[in-house]
Amino acid sequence: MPDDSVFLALAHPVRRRLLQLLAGGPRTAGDLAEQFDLSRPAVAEHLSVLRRAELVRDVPVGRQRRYHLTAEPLAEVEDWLHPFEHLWRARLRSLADVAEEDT
Amino acid sequence: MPDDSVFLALAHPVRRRLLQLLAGGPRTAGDLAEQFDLSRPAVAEHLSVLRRAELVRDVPVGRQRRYHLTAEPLAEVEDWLHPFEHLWRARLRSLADVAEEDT
DNA sequence: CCGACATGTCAACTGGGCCCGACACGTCAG
DNA sequence: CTGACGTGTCGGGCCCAGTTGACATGTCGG
Repeated sequence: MPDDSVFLALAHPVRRRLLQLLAGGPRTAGDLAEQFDLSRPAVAEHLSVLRRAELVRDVPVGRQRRYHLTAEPLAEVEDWLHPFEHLWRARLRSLADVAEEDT
Repeated sequence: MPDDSVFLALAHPVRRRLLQLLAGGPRTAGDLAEQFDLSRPAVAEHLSVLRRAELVRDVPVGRQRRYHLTAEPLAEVEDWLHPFEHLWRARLRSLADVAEEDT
């Protein structure tokens, strides 16, 4: 039973969007908050969840705070996902093969 | 904004475990419920979440109900994950390179 | 046809996630 | 030093997921 916090972090669309934004490079908290029509505290809380999952790292820069993406924990998701991969790939193939079959 | 329900389904350890169990082959509801120390309704609700995400399919067999895994929606998670993959792989490599750097 | 079984579903309670407004802390400009 | 700005955190309210025990539905055995 791995971390659970990573899967939990990915469960909310805002947090997934945050990760996508940070994939393009570091951003400040205010900059991130402006991307959503949410209050600053709300975004701060989402960032806190991401920080707990160690998916982001924050570095104080003057009176701003710069958030960096740390994608390593996502490897855990991929590891979990991997055993299933051949299942849906096999099924997608067989769907083409047995196109005459019913569901 | 893809389905959201898939990520939500994966957010709970019981549901992830259910998927792993079903990866080994179809199982009945009661059989699945016995794997956890949870009430039947609890497991049924988890199964309902999985069904909503179209990750499982249930087929009545006599007075039992057989659950099958349908892994296709997991492809959505992999698709979302893929753009990040090179990030953590690159970082794991560079961690070895800059081992003398601090965090 | 009747009782036992497998399962789904309902009502009610609880917990926690999500959101906001307000406040506190530290930093920069002058 | 003082005031403005960027951020984090706190307190409170709202709502939904999760849990449980009890009940309803449908199926098999005799």
